[in-house]
Amino acid sequence: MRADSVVILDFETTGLSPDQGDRAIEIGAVRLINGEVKDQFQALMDPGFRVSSFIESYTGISNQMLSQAESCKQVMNEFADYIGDDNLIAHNASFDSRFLNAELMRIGRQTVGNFSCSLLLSRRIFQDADSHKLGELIRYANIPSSGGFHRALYDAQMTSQLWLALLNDIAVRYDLHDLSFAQIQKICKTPKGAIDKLLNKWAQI
DNA sequence: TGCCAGGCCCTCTTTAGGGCCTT
Repeated sequence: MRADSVVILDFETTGLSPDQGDRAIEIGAVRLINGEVKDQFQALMDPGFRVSSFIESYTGISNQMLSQAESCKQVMNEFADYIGDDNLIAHNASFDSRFLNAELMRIGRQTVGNFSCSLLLSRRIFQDADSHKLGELIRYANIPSSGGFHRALYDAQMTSQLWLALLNDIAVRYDLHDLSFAQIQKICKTPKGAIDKLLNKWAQI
């Protein structure tokens, strides 16, 4: 595993729960190596049934578009190859990890890397943000955006820029650079009120 | 026919409830 290589991913899906029969309909991802976007992955996938009008409207992904897409099995096999053994990041990772695991389980594959969450990290680092929705955080961090949210690749690209902004904020405020993935996961599990103490302690080491 | 999740986090908490976030 390349310690400095992470894949930031985002799923569009037919609903909120794979346990209730919901499936992935699009995957988007970018790979960061040493803090720079090096490559990307995007694919629509046909879940095998019609998606609701709500999902068509919410994502802009129509049933007609999905009818011409490859199957979930084909796409997820390609995506599993793309991920390799890299660590993974998503905004509200508990959601995307559930769909990733469910789709990979269907084809007898699984991930190797660890997952981290830009939502949890932003709640600790951008504590003053009015909202921790992805779009609101992009505005809060003054990240340039065309506003085209709710497509997988675009959301993954925005999440990668948010992730870099969070790491940059930690570097500037605490003079902490090159945090390990394990350290970032530790931050995500630390109560908000204890973040200053933790990061100042690390900065002194 | 009708209904539909789950993890995190705060607080008027911990023998619980409700808001936030994801599609």
